[in-house]
Amino acid sequence: MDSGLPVKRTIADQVAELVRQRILTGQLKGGQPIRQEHLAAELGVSRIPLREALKQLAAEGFVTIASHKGAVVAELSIAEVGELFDIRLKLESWLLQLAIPALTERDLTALEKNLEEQRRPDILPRWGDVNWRFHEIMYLPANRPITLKLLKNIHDKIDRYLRLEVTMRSGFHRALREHDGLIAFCRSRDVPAAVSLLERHIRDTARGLIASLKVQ
Amino acid sequence: MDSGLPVKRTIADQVAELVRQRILTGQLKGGQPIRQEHLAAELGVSRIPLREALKQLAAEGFVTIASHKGAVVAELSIAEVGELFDIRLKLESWLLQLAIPALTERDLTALEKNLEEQRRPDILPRWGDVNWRFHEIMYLPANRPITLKLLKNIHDKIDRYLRLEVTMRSGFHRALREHDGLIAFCRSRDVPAAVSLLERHIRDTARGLIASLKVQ
DNA sequence: CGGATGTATATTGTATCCAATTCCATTCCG
DNA sequence: CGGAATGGAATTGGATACAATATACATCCG
Repeated sequence: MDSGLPVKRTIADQVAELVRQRILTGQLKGGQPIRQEHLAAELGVSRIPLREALKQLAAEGFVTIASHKGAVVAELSIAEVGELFDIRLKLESWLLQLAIPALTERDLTALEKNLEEQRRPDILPRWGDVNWRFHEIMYLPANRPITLKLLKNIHDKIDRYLRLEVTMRSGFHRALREHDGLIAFCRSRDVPAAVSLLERHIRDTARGLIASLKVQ
Repeated sequence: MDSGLPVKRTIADQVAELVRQRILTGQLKGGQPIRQEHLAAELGVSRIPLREALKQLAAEGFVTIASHKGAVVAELSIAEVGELFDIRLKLESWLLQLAIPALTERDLTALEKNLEEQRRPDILPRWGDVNWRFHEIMYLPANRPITLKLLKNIHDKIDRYLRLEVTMRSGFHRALREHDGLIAFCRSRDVPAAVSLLERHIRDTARGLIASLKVQ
């Protein structure tokens, strides 16, 4: 029930997880340098597991490491954000198409339960997680774990920007409406309509985010 | 001309590159454990950069690290290989579609030059590289660097299995013919035909590889 | 024979030291 | 005065030694 994750986790893994979370939540902002000694002292660990964690995060694309200059929190250009949304578009519409015939009643009620949570007034700080979970529930029956993990990584990279967007306010209710529509099409097993709506959903989100990035 | 790679590379990066190559070329086989002390001594480095390299390779999916048990060269199940081919199918056909209108005469001659190299009798040990380079030249004009890097990673993971397949012999000439046809459709800017052929090309490769994996 | 125990081995983590590189301010010189 | 050279200071990268921890395997005993 723990999704196969190792029970005993090394310090390096815990540090990687923690730093990743700090980046996702904006505690560590893009472009910000990460001082090994300082962060290691703050976390109460030595530099070696921290350096291993940074190597891992670099491979995942959350930080960039320049030799002898250190790690800095990665920043995405507008073009890169757009590209990530394009990848989402291609892979998620494919997963949804595969998943719909395999969706169970349990999945559909889980989606509705998730949607209720999205409507709660204090959702904003947890929006990234809950929103991803919604998409994940839809795609899980497609039984494509590698693709799903890849998409999770992309969502994580994007959500950091989505999180602090003013667009959230305006795009928020639109997202809720589209999620609602997705559930309806999933329930009626209308693959073309669901895929079409999902593609519009992703494109809308991309357009809103990129527009707000450009004005800054 | 060095594609922006850092000139000064750390030992950890060099070790990661070397171990990755050993995995790709089959010098390190799937399931084989990697003993830190032994490998570090063999390479003449300490364990610290080696461990950082392994963390990076783990994040890239080339090894799996189990806590206190060590790193082992990752193995792909048949289902996982199939899934990777599916991702290739979706993303590469999209990139090709974007790239064809932007292909220059220089690109097309580069493709032909690459195809000549594919026809050389001593190509087999370099097939993985040359084959990827062929696809890369086609997709570069699409100007989607993140997607391209992602696909390169997938190619690397797959090529390890392709390399040692008996199918190579039978699938080899088919691949050459399909590459030839792709150049022709690219030259005539026939997007639907090119994409259709590329999809068949990827599906054929997948089918051949998976069939040969199953008999083992 | 089966389970508990102990031991060897490998990984993980810490501490310490040193080398290499980058950054930055100061100095030197035309 | 302006720009190049220089010389620390700070930081990262790497090595070594050692302690802690977990696993695997053999052994012992009831």
